[in-house]
Amino acid sequence: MTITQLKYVLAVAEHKNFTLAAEKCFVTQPTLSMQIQKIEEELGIQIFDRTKKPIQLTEIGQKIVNQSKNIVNEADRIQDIVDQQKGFIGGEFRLGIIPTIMPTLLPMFLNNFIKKYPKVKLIIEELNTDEIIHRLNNGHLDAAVAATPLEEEKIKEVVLYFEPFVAYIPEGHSTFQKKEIEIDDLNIDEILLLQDGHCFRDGILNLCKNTVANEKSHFQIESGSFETLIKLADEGLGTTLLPYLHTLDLKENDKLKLRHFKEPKPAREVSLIFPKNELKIHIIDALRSTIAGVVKGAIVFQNVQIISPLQKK
Amino acid sequence: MTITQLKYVLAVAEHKNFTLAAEKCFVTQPTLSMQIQKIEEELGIQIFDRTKKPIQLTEIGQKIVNQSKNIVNEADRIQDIVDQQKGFIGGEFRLGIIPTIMPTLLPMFLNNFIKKYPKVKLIIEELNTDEIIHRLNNGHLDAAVAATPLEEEKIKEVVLYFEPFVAYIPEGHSTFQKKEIEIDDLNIDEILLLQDGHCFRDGILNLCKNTVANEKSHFQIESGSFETLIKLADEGLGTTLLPYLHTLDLKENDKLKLRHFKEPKPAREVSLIFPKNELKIHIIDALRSTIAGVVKGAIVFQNVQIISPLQKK
DNA sequence: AAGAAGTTATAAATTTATCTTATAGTTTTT
DNA sequence: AAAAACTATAAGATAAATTTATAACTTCTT
Repeated sequence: MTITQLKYVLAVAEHKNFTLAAEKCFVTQPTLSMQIQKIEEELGIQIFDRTKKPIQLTEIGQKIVNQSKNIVNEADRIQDIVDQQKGFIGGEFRLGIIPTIMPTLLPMFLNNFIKKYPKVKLIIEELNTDEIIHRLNNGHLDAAVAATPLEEEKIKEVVLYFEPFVAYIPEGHSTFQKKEIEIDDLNIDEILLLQDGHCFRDGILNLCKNTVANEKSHFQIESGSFETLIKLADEGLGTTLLPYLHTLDLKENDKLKLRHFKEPKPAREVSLIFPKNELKIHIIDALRSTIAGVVKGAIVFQNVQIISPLQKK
Repeated sequence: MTITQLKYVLAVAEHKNFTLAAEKCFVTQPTLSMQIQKIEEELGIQIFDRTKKPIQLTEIGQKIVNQSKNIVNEADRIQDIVDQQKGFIGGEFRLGIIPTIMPTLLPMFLNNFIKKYPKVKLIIEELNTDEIIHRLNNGHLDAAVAATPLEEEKIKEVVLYFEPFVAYIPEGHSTFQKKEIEIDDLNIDEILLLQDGHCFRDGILNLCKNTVANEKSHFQIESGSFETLIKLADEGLGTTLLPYLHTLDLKENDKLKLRHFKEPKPAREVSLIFPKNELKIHIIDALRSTIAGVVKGAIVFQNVQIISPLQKK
């Protein structure tokens, strides 16, 4: 059994097609046929069911594939260790970003970063916090941008910036007249929030719990994007809270409905998080400094009050 | 980079000697020299410092070795997966046993087991509970015998038996006259205990905390073996508690000093524990049934009160 | 139903990699 | 200074992986 054979197995399992998988592995199709036969013979089991079209994994084959992913993944880290030693900034780098940060932060730094570090192949995925933690722990992610603190045992956090929340108050709402508002001006029952699993929601829940005595009330409307929330608010269904960076992209008309909080402003802590083994620390450092550079111009607030996503655990 | 090369690296790292390592790998010495040169060249680093005698790992070499252990370990599990599928009962099996169970339980079942399952190569290690949990999680152990419940996320527990504690009361002690005793007859200050890290100690501490209001007192004498404790008790330094199976081996003279507890007897729960992935479930099942078989004859108590090691966490 | 297209398996030849034997070059021991 | 212990190198033998060419089978077209 060789690492090469395992990679062939993974390729066939992924593409369900020997010919295509062979291309992806940069070998010919007979090579795959023979090597996969060989490992099947060595283990004395069938990994693939070739009677089905397209080709299917057998039950035991699925287990072999799962374990092969672990092996190949661990093997790839040897190169990471060497790269770290050499201070090499390059290679694949998998970055996770939570949905409420992705659309605003990514366009701000991506161009800068790929120009400055052309050897790094960034693979960016939008993932929620739970999934990010899971993938950082099992090595399927090298780093992520998320709301902190998380206090995960094996994960290190480096704060990037603090992002204040801004209230979006539709015309006609009782608070619309105020220029600056306070947390107590909002009622938890009327705040429209993102769907469960998004840590931003947890942050807001925490914020509101401090202001509303009555905890038994339930939210009736939850959405997956801020655009929906804004439209719902405009329909008179309530107010909503937006992270500051998101408010920069609003239409001029909508910006009029924004109300900043008085200091200390409620804010979320946004960090770059990564495994404590610090395997790809050079790339992580490059990311951190790039993001810090572009955000410094955008975030100008001081005296903020941190809303922590910790309670979700 | 191949798994074979990594195994060669591990062998040289272990033996600090190419010639010896080659023997252990069943190849000639030039094979090792060449393959290790090859992987060093491929990675562009030196794994070994050959100027030192005996040969030493470089700093980066140590990291490569650590990661290689992970890779080889994960690779070995492929065979485990196949064995499980085939219901094959054989191969290496690493079993951990906590120190307070090892000397009494192991002799009872080991002979039976190796006769019944000659294809299994048992590798048994005496380890404390923390180390056992750690090794089960990282795959360096297939199963273990320990006091439970532990409530570890990735570990499954199957109870083997409940083992009552028996008090060892030296002559002249105020409680010596009683035929059967109660927990309240013992004072925490006079109980001699095993050194820290042994879960048995944690169990007793828990037991005693329930009986002695005064928690500030400290133990002055702690030992690593029951033999020492018994001798110390005989010297009039206090009483001690022994797990039931251990009392079966005492000298007749010492057995006279044993005092069983009234029901419900304080007892510890002893379980076979193993990773939830149940990779070597067939061997684990074989172990469980073998141990259950021999213990059934030795443990005859009912109505026991479980002393949990959970508090140590 | 026949032919075309797409797919996997097999055979033979080629290339590449691994391993062994033999031996040279070190360093350490005595 | 010689012997012993150890690692590296060279050359040849063995084994393995890969490719090209083609066969065998399946599915899709018309």
